[in-house]
Amino acid sequence: MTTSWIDSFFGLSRLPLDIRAELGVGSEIVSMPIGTKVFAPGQSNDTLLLLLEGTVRVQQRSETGKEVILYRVNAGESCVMSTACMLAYEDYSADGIAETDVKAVAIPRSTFDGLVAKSSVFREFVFSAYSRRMTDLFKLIDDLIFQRVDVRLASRLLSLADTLGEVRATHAALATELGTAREVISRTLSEFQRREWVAQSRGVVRITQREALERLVRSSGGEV
Amino acid sequence: MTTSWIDSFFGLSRLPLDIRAELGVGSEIVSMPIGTKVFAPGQSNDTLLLLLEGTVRVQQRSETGKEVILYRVNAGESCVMSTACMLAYEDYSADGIAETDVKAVAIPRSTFDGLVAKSSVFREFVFSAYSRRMTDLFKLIDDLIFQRVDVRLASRLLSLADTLGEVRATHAALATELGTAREVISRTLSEFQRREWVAQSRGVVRITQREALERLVRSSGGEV
DNA sequence: ACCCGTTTGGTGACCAAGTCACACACGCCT
DNA sequence: AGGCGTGTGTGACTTGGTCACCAAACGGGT
Repeated sequence: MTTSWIDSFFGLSRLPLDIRAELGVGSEIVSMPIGTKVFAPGQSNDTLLLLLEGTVRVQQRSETGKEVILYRVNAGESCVMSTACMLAYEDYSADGIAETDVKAVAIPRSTFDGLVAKSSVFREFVFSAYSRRMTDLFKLIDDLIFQRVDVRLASRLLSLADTLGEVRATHAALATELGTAREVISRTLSEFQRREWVAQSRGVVRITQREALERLVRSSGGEV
Repeated sequence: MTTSWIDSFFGLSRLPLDIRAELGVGSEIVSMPIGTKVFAPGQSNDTLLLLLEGTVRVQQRSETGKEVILYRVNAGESCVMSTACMLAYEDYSADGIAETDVKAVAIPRSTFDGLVAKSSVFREFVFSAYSRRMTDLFKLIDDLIFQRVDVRLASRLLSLADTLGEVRATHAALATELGTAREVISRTLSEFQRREWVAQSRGVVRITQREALERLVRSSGGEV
């Protein structure tokens, strides 16, 4: 079957056979190169995307040109923002960008609507994706208000690090990750470096004492 | 008909007759006194609420006991957070509290599910409510990161003021509104008072120069 | 009316974070 | 080598958040 991808999605594995068939026929697998705008304020996108490979970064740009990263959509997750895009509710400033090359299942509006109508499993999948994003946003708001930037930076470094403990990002990029200023990142990283928790070189932060960073994060009630 | 409330909801007025009937039969009008917990982290609420009268405040409490107001649900709107509650996705810390006496339509899960399956109008209503809340949260995040507190306070005062230009709220309550500290509100209001934009008395802020506050808000790219 | 506990608001000192205006360092290109 | 563009470091300053108080206003009791 062409619908073998369905089992990549936790909430969809329980779909009955007829629905699986409908989903397989009514959808399409698409590939997008890194940097593609998956959805954007103006552009009305008429498909729901289920990510098979890669990640999509959802960020918000403000009038002043500054931006924050709201959350990331990873393989196995769906990009429900684009369904909200379908409804084109008001103007929101969030846009989605392919952070890597991306392979995804595109479900056009008509198929989506039919599946929501017919399948309770699919409904649950969609609604739980929505609440997932909601809780992500709640978490972000909580962090923005209550967490210190050193803790947030430590946490983000840990989650961005590759298997070697390296994070390939400029200070400016990290500032955008956290919605803060580049200078703040520079100063905080200098302090981390002074304590020998990380080593820096142009465009790269290498974690040298993962333990210490984890301790910092945990000490302020965070996970990871 | 007992379903005359349906037309209070913008997105539902186009519902076909049979669906209206099903909605009327399968739902219930409930009243809750001020202060009622409409939904809360632990408590699994199995109904979707459509507000007929009053407002529900949705706020988030953090481990440290501090809290922020995420958004308000007003008459004519639906409280989709509680549908997310239905799915009990992970633990989120947001809870909803009746800010006034509230009259609402309670739609139990089974009715909700049936309507989503049968009616595309109802589906659109639900999804657009979700994206409405999403955009509210986006706006909040934007404000938290990019707006000064004096601007945010001015804006909030304007939207909380009654017809006489009075805001009945303590400094601590206003701090919670904006996710900042009481002292910051006190200082900012003192400054507003010094400029004779507002007058203060215990538990009340009276706007004396609405114009000036509006100018401040607009000068920083805000509306209202 | 008076007392007393609670709520609300005010203040100063201090720390954390964001802003502004630079200067400097590293690659890379011709 | 000289000249970009991009990435990083720094000091001075403003804004916002925290802490530790105090004082004034209020709300019952008796």
